[in-house]
Amino acid sequence: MDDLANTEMPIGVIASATSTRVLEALTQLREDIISGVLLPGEKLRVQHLKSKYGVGAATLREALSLLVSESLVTATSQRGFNVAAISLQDLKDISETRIMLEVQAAVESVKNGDEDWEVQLIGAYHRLTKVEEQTDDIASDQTVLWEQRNIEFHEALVAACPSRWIRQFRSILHTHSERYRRLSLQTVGVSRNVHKEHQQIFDSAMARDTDQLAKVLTNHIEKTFEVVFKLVKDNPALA
Amino acid sequence: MDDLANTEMPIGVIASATSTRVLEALTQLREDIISGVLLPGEKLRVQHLKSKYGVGAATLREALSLLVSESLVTATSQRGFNVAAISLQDLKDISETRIMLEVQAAVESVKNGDEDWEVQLIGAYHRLTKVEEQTDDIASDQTVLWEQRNIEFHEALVAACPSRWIRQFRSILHTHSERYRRLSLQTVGVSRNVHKEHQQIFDSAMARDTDQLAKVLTNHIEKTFEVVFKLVKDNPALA
DNA sequence: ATAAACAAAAATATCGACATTTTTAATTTT
DNA sequence: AAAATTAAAAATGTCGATATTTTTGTTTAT
Repeated sequence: MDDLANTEMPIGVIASATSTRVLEALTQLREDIISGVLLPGEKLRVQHLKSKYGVGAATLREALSLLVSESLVTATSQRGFNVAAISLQDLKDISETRIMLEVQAAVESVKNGDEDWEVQLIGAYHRLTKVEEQTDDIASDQTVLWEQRNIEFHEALVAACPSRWIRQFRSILHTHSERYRRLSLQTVGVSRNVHKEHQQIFDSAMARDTDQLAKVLTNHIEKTFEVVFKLVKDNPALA
Repeated sequence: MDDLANTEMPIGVIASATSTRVLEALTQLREDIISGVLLPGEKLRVQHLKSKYGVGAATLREALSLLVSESLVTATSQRGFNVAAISLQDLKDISETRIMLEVQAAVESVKNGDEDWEVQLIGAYHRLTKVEEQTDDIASDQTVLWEQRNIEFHEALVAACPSRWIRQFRSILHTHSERYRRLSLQTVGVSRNVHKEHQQIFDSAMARDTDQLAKVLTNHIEKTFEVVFKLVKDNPALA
């Protein structure tokens, strides 16, 4: 009973080798919600969507029900499903709560991370850097790659955090943060130099400097918040 | 845009006036999981349970899928559903994370709570006190009432916390905490004097003494942890 | 003009039946 | 005896059809 790290038992839906219709619909729906194809607050009509995603009603309902776990969908008894709504308050809430959880997760991860964690983090950072150094094509399909690798980097950073619950909650908030970012950038293609921030995070994590890590990570999330907040606020389409 | 409190839009499943079969099954399943009728880690066979809960397969699957939101059930593609497993690490993790979230939520709630919040809290405390003062019947059905009112008290305490996400995560962890407590007490009927702790929490909240509140609330959660941890550890049925 | 009552339309919720996959058990092979 | 193979059983995953409820639009009354 020495080590009480809570690493096993992932929460939520777990994929398997062969895909199921539920999982296919779930994955598509998630992407469509995060990308804004399905708009915030929008009613998710089962009858309509089942033909769009090519599944039966029960299957679609199950996929939607599973998305409630990630708070991307709300289910209201007898009134069906809706895409999770957005608001400026919610964005602020997400950012602040993210700082609390993500800083905690990163610090604990640094404190507990072993050599394998270091290697994984270096790999993730390297892959992210490769994309971020190509500032050429802004609206190219590099964006999709960047999004993937950005998630993987942040995931690798907190991977050694012994608290499964903090990791889980952090992950949900990160996804929502991403949604806001992607919704806000649908028209404009803004790009502050995020790479410098990622570099600072990586450096202080590798140096095991938790105070510095907390500082730059907080700054990173706050900066993201400020940019996205302005964009959401000034975007009439996101009312 | 002065007040950015994130109070609207509850996450998860919302009930309505007339009940649905899904919601009925969901409620029963939740209670059966928390009470230990359905054991931790147990496989939830749809074919078997659908007759037990008197619903169709699709309905039961939907109920189970919705319980994934609360992390009471896990869904594994092509391998069905399981009751969330338990472990000593998990219990420790829950308690520690609960302290972080519950203290934060309570402190923010105290800082933001208005008169109506005070009134609600006083009411919840009063109702809880009435049950806690009757130390006579231990194994009576007062237990069910206490459990309800204990939840309501803690809920009332954090009700004015402006962060919807912290409230949501806190609530999930509280439910899991309750499950461990109830599982551990299935044989023995232990009862430390919890009322004193609740009184301290209530008093410091009403006095708006956030430092004291953080202290006694932390103590409350830690004490609960210690008691339950020992019981779970020494209970062979919970291996 | 506003509100209430009602009918038609749409959408949700639900079930039973069936195809596919996984698990279990028995059999054969090394 | 242990491992691999295969067959039977069980369970998951899926769809289409239908009952129930909510929503929408129209008519009627205040």
